[in-house]
Order: sequence, then structure tokens, then C-alpha cells
Amino acid sequence: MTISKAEITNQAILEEALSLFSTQGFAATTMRQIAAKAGVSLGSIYNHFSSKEEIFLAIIKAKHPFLTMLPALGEVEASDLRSFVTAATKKVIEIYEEHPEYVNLFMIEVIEFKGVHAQLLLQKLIPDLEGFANRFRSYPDVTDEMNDLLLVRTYISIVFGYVLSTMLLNDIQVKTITDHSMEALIEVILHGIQRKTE
Amino acid sequence: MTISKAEITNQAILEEALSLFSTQGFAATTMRQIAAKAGVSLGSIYNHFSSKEEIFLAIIKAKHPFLTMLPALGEVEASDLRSFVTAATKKVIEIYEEHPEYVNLFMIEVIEFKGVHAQLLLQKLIPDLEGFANRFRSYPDVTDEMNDLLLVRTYISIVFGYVLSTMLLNDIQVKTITDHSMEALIEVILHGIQRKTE
DNA sequence: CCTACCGATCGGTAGG
DNA sequence: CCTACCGATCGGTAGG
Repeated sequence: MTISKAEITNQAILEEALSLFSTQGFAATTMRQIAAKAGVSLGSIYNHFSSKEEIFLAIIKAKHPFLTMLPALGEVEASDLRSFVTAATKKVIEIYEEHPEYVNLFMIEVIEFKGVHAQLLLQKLIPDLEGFANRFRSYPDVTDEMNDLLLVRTYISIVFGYVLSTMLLNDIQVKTITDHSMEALIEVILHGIQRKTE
Repeated sequence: MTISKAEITNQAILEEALSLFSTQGFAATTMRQIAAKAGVSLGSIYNHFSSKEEIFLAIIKAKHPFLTMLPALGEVEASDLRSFVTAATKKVIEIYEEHPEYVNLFMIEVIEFKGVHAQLLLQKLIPDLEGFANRFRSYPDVTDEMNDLLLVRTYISIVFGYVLSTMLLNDIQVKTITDHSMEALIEVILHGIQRKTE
């Protein structure tokens, strides 16, 4: 169970590469930057990975948002729909607040690799999406107007849009746009923006 | 009012650069690619723009999603909240279905330029956001649980998340995830995912 | 694992 | 004298 020196170097390369890719993009990140930050020479990297793209792929396979989000959602426990949506949404937002670089990684893959890995991952994860849908279905008051995948797709895309906008707004300070925004989002997911007129 | 040859070339450079940037990213796009697609020599580009970045900036200033979306939203007319949300959402989705490159441009700017231009634009557009909020407020049955900017921010981030997920799902064919998805989104925005239990 | 170096290509500019 | 543009090449850097 000892960790070899090669393995340590391997992890250092992946970690620093993720940091650089997520802040600069794939093409703008150089192998020399990765080498410098990982504390190895340029040539040495190629003893661990055959190319820059292979480093990116290794990171995608370990850290893509689809992968890091779904298991977390699987763990959420709640006794009613409101608690479930609240807990699940908080969980997802928590993950991306802790790891905004995963969101950037996702966007970079969509642009610079045409989203091929995101699409492959999504194909593989459809069973997990069904599992998440079943969680929704276990609450009797969830809407019956959408099929399972559509419900999950709509939920995830709403939360993801929120996460992205938060990352953007975090830097400009317009407090009124970000204050209580998660609570507002959860209310909209549960009840929409139209008041009951009864 | 004649259009000079310089102006035609200028527009050709901007158009082709947008196409290349949006599909490859900024760093991965070369001045030679832009020159070739625009039908001018590499050297000629520099009679129009002093650098690759200046081309990108000119495109951002003309085509950023924030700029192309808000005026369109301003035009929407509707007699009740449901019609307004339906029309506004359709309008936004229409724009991005016609111009997915604007969405890519936005993501590229966020990654490769740290979102500085998006943030500057957002600051400038806050009055327009207020205007859009007032459109919501003109309907008596809109929720009163959010302030103006928060309401608009929540609405826009939801629609944007949907647009992004559609771009991703368009390529893989899991029909059940995309069928009637816009109708589903509008229902969720209006009423949420919780059924009325009356 | 490093130093030195390759074929090629990068963004940008020279003179005419 | 101006504009728009060319062929050739600059100093540096890319992935390997």
C-alpha cells in the first residue's frame, strides 16, 4: 500500500493541469506550465502521459461534473419533496462552490472538444439519471406532466444555469442579485414564479 | 452611404473570426485561419485590427449574449403572465437556436478572459434588467417573494441553463430528454415541479 | 527523470 | 499621395 514516487508525480501533474486548464482553457495551457507547476521537467511529463490531450482526458474521466454530481445526488435522503429538492440543490451547489474548476472543465470540453466526452458520459449515465428520477417519483406530489428523463434534465439544467450565473456574479458586486438567490431558486423549482391566486 | 471595400473586409474578418472562435476557442484559432476564411492575406488583417485580441473584443462588443438577448426581451408583448413567460422564453431560445455561436462566445470569454467583459456588460445592463423586471411586475400574479434583480437573474439563469443543455443534447439522440422540453421548462418556471394538492 | 533540441507553426511586421 | 494588400520573414514558442 505504499504510494510510489511515480504515482505522486502523476497526481501532481493531473492536479496542476486541472488548475491550469480550468483557468486558461486547453489550447492556451502549455506543457511547460504544467511541468513547472508540477515540479518536473517538460520531458518528464511524457513518461507519465503521451500527450497534452491524454492529460486532459484523464482529468475529464475523473472530474467531469456529470460524474461528480450524480453520486452526490444519489446520497440525498429526505422525507418529502421540498426537503428532497432543498437537500439535492444545496448538495449540487455546494460541490461546485467547492470546485468551480469542474464547471470550467466542462465548458472547456464543450468548446474545445465539441462536447464529445460530455455526450459519451451522458449516454453512460442514463441509468443513473433514471435512478435520480425514481427519487423524485417517490414523492406523490411531484408533477406527473413530464417523463422521468425530462424531469431530471429540466431539474439539472436549471441548477446548472444557476451555478454558472453565480460564478459570473460572484465577482461583480451587485448584492441584490445574489442575496437569498438559492432560496429563490428552490422556491421557483418547487412552485414557479406564478402566485396561487386562491 | 456607399459601403467601402475596407468596411466589407472588416465585416468578413469579424464574421469568420466569430465562427472560428466559437467552434475552437480563442487560443486555438490562428490568424491564418481567420485570414483564409475571410479571403484576405494574413498581413492584410493587421490593416483592420491590430491584434487577435482586438478582433475578439470587437466581436464581444457586438454579439455578446447579454446584448443580443435583452433588447429581444424588451419587445415581447403579452396580456398575462403565462403568455409573457411563454413568449419571452421562446424568443430567447429562438435567438440561441439561430445563433448558438453567441453562447459559445460567452463561454469562451468566461474561460479565456476570466469573464471580465461579461461582468462589465452586466454592470452596464443593470438598468435594462430593471426594465425587464418591470415587465414581470406588470402582471399581478407574479411572485412577490423576490426583488426585481433576483427575479430576473433567476429567470435568465434558468433559461440559459436550458439553452446550454439543449445544445449538448441535440447531438446525442435520447429523444425522450428533448421532446416537449421547452413546454416543460415553461411549466416549471410558472408552477414548479410540485403539484397542487387540492 | 533532465538537458538539449527537432520540425512546425505561432502572432505579428518588414519593405515595396 | 492614399488604400488595401502582397511575399517573405521577424523573434519566440508550440508539442513532442
